Amino acid sequence: MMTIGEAAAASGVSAKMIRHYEAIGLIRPQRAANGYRAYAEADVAVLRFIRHARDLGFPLETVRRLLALWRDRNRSSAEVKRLALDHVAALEAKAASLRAMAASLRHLAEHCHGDERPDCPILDELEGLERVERA
Amino acid sequence: MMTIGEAAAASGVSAKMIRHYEAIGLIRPQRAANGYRAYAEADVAVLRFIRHARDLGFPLETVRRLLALWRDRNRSSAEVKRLALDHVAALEAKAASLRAMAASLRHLAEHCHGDERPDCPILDELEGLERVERA
DNA sequence: CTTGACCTTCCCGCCATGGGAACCCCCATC
DNA sequence: GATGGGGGTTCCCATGGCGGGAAGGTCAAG
Repeated sequence: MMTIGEAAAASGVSAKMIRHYEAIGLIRPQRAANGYRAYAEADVAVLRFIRHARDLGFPLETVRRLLALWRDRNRSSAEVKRLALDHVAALEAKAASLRAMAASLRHLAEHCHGDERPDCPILDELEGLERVERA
Repeated sequence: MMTIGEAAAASGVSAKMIRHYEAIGLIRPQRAANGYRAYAEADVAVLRFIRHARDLGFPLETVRRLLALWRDRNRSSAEVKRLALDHVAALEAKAASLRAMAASLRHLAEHCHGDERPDCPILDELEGLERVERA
């Protein structure tokens, strides 16, 4: 049994977040006589699981479902796969959206002199003049 | 002079957000005798500017600087361009991070049967078994 | 004069995380 | 046995960018 600090060091999850995960019901450590949270190896494994899932960008609500599936020996891998692929789609949609922003902004910036003069197609676009160079 | 609802309709920014932008000092509408906010065309132009900048993913603090540059007739386009290109870099970094997550998760999912059986490399990875198929 | 559509301010929620205050606990050292 | 420091505990606040909603004021049309 370890303290929260030890569990944090062992799992790579900050003590702050470990308490948070407990508050939202992802983990339920025991309590020592002095009131300190007491973590077993299995708890640390859960924390590592959570961290890995977070590293892949899963929202905590999905992490909760993944944890449930992980613990369920009768799970179907199809269900896990569905959660994963849904998340892949969400990630790719978000990435595509960001790349689209980057591309149009980069395009605008390419047409900006970038010198001491005030003329700037970027500001023109933001103002809503619907871009000069499109004409 | 228009009310906040009219300004919202004209600018495409919700009344809620218009008040928020005012609270953080991006816009300063006048007040009518009855206490209602009163927006001129110039205010609506500011709101549209904000919306366009937000559509390109600029954080509000950067929008604030862009607005200042927009209003400054002696601005240098170089400064605008720098803000823009910094933001492009941030967007691309974020997009790359998301795509990396999507790619590794997709890879894991490809090796998941996705049937009624419980075996699942996705869960194995999350557990931290460091992926079987890498061997 | 009521109704309803608008306006006002203020508070709370999301998501995931960090910072910090105020207090308790335990161990080592003097 | 006192003290100090490095834990732990709870609780509140902040981030960013928005939404929901309550409680109340205002105005125009019926």
